[in-house]
Amino acid sequence: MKTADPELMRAMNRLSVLDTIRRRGPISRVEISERTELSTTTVSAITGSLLDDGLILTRHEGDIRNETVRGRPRVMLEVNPDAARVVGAKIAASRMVFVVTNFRGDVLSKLTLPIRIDRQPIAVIADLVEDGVRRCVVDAGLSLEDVDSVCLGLPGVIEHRTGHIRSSPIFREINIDFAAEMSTRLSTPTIVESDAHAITLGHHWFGKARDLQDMVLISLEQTLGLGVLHGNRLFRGAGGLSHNLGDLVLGMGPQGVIRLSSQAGESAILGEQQTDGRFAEAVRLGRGMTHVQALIKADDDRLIGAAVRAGEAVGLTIANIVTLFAPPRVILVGSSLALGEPFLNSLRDAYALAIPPSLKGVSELVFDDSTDDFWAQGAAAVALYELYESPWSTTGPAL
Amino acid sequence: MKTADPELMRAMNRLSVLDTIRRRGPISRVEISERTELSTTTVSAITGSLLDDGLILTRHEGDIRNETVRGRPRVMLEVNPDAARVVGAKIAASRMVFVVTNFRGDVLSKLTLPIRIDRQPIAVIADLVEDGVRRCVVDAGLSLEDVDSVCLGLPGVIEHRTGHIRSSPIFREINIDFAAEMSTRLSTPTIVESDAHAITLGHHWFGKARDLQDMVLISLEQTLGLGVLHGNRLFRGAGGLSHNLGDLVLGMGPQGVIRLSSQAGESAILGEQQTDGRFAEAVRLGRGMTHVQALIKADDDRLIGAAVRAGEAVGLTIANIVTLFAPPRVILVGSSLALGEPFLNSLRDAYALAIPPSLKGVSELVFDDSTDDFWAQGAAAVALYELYESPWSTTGPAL
DNA sequence: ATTATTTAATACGAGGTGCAAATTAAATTC
DNA sequence: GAATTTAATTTGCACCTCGTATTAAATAAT
Repeated sequence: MKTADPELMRAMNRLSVLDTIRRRGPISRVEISERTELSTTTVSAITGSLLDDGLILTRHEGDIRNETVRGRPRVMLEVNPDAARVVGAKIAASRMVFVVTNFRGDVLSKLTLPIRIDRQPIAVIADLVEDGVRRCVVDAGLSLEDVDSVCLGLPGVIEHRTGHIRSSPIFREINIDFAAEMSTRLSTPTIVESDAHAITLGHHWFGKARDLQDMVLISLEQTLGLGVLHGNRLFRGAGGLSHNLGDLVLGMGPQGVIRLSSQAGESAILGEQQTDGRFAEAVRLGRGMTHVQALIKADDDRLIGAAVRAGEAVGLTIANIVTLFAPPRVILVGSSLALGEPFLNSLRDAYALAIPPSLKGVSELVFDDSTDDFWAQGAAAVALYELYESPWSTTGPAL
Repeated sequence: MKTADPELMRAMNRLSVLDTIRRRGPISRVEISERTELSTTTVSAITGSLLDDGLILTRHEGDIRNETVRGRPRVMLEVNPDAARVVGAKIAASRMVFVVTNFRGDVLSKLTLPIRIDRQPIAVIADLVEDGVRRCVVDAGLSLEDVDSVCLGLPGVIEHRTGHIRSSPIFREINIDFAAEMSTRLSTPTIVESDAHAITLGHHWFGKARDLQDMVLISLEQTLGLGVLHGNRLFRGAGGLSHNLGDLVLGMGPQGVIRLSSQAGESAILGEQQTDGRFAEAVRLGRGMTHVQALIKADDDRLIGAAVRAGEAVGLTIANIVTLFAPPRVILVGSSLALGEPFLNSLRDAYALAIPPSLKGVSELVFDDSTDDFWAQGAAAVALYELYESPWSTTGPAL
C-alpha cells in the first residue's frame, strides 16, 4: 500500500489533467473540469503550473461550439509539442525501427534499419541500436541532448521495473541489464519495455483503444506477446514481468507439450519452407511474411495448411485470454496478420468456437495492420507516459 | 483516472494503518509508522480517529521486545473484535456453509446446510440462503441488526461491482441481481462475490498468502475458479467479472473444443461413475470426492485414470496461468484435491513439463485443503474489507 | 527517594491540496 | 454604452501530512 501525501494527490490530478489535454486536443478549462471531475479552481491551478512549466500552450481560437455564444470565450489549451522529445524504437529480429517524437507523440523522423540480428551478442546489438538512435535524432534535426528519454521495445520477457531482459529471441545472452547499458551509451535515460506493451500503450494513446480503459492486445510476430490495459494502466503482471504468449501450452502431444509458439510463431509457419532457396533469402531479410502471402495467393497448399493451423491455435488462445480478462476489445497486431484470409478466417472460426457462450459478444476482435512505425511510436508513448507522470520542475506551489 | 482529494488521501492511509494493525496483531504506533512509512504524527492522528470510532483498542501489555528496555513503554493497538460483525457464506451445489465473524475475522459461529440445490429457481435458493444466514446469526447469539454486512461466495461468473450473477451452475436462471434480492430479504447490505475470489482474499488475510502482495489461486470444485491478487488487491478483470477457468480451452478434439471443465470438473471425474448405485447417492449428498478417494485407495482403475487425466489438464492450465501472471505463489484449493496422490502427482508432473524453462522456479505451488469454513471466512473477509475501506463515521478531523 | 536518561506519543506550526463562494475578465446582446 | 452571460482567477476555509518541540511514562543511577 503506497503512502498517500499531498504530493501524490497533486501528481495524480496533474496526470489526469495533462492526459485529458493531450487526448481531447485543444480543450478549455471548464471542459477539463467536467471530464476530470475536478473543480475549476483546481484545474486552473494545475493548468497554471503546467503553463509555467511550458508543458501546455494556450490558444485563443478553436472553440468548436456554436459561434454565437454569449460570455467570455474559452481559452483553449493544448499540449506543447516542443516541451520534450523522446525516441521510441522497435527492435525485432530482422529490423529496427526508430522514431523521434515530440511531447505530443507526433513523429518527427523515422528510420528503419533492415538488419538481421538473430541471437547476436549484446555488444553488437547495442552498437546497432545506439547507431540507429543517433542517426534518427540527427534526421530530426536534433542533438541527443535535446532528447529527454528513450524507450526500446523488444520481444521477449522484459522486466520493466529494472530494465532487465530476462530472455529475448534476439539476444544470445539472458538476464541482461540493457537499460543500464544503453543509458550510459546514450547518456540519456533509457527504458526497456516489451514490444507488446509498447504497442498496447500506443493503441491507448493514438490508436484503436483511445476510447477504452481496459483492453487486451495480442501481438503476432516472431514472438507472441500480450499486452493488458487495466484501468488506463498497463498491467505488467506480478513482478513487473511481461507476458510471453508463445510459452502457453495448447495441449499434450505424443512428444511432450505443444506450445503456441510451435504452432503460430513466425518460424513455425515459415519453418517448413526454410530449405526452399527463394525463401530462405526472404526470411533472412525479414520479408518472410510478405512472401508467404504471395505464395498463399498462388495456392501453396503447404503454407495454407500452416496458416490455418496457426490461426486455429491463436483463435483458441484468444478465447482463453478473453475468458480470463473479459476485455471489451481485443486488438490483434503483428506480421502474422499478413498471412491473410486463410489465417484470419480460421482464427475467427476457432475463436467463435472456443469462446464460452456466456462471454459471447463481450469482446470485440479488432485487427490492426499498422506498420512498424506505430510500434516505435508506442515505445515513444511509454517514454512520454513517464514524463507525463513525473512531477517535472515545478512541483511546488505557485511562486 | 479517479480524482484525488484529501478525503481519498485519508482513506488510503487509514486503510493502510488499519490493515497493518489487523495483520501484525497488537502493534505499537512506532512500529506502524515504520511499516506504513507514515510519520508518527500521522499515525497518531489516524489511530486516534480509529480509537474514537471504536475500531481499535489499546492494550498496555504485550510488548514483545526485551523486557529490560528503558523509556516509556509502547502502547499496543489491536483491532476491536466487536467493532462489527459480518456473515460470510459459501454457497455450493451440494451444501451451504455460513459463518458469522467479528471485525477481526474470527469465526463466532458456523453452520453447514448439506442441501443439494442444483439448478434450483432463484426463489428456492434465496429462501435457503436467507434461512441459513438467520440461523447462523442466531447461533452466534446475535440478531440480524447486529450484522453490518453479508457476503455470499458462489461459483460461476459474478459481476462483483453490480452484484449480478451472470451465470452460475447452481442457478437455473442467468443474469440475476442476487445482491439486491438478498439485501432486501435480509435488510442488510449484501455483497455477491465469486467463491474463488472470496477464498483468495481469505488466504491473503488469514491463510497461505498473508506475506504476499501478489499471488494466484486456483479453485478446483464443481466449477474451476481463479482468483488473482495484484498489489494487495483482488484483480477482478476488466469489467469486474470473475474468471471461470472451466471455460478455458485445452485443445481441439475430434468433436469440437475440449474445455478444462470437461476434463477436470467434479462431474467430469465422477461422471463415468454416475450410474453406479452406491455412488449416485454419495454424489447427491455432496460427498462424491470423499468416496472417490476411498475407491482410489481400493485401486479402482477407471477412477484413477480420470484423476490422472484431470491432474494433467489442471497442471497444464496452471502452467499457462503462471506464464501469464508470473505470481510468486499459486495456491490450489477445492474438493478435487481430495483425489489424492494420483491426481496431485500427475498435476505436478504436467506442470513441471508445461512451465516454460524461463519461468521455472518463479512460482511455488501450494496445496491447501482447508475446510468449507475457510471459504466462508474468506467471504467474510470480502465483507470486512469493504468495511475497512469505508470511511466509517468519523471521516472528519479530530473533534 | 530523587534525579537523570531514554523512549513513546502528542501539540503545534508550516506547507501543500482541493473546493465553494466571491470577484474579476472578456465577450455578446440590447 | 450598459446589461448580460460565461470563463477564469482570487480569496478564504477545511483538511491532510510532516518536522520539531514538548509532554508522558517508564528504567537506571545517585
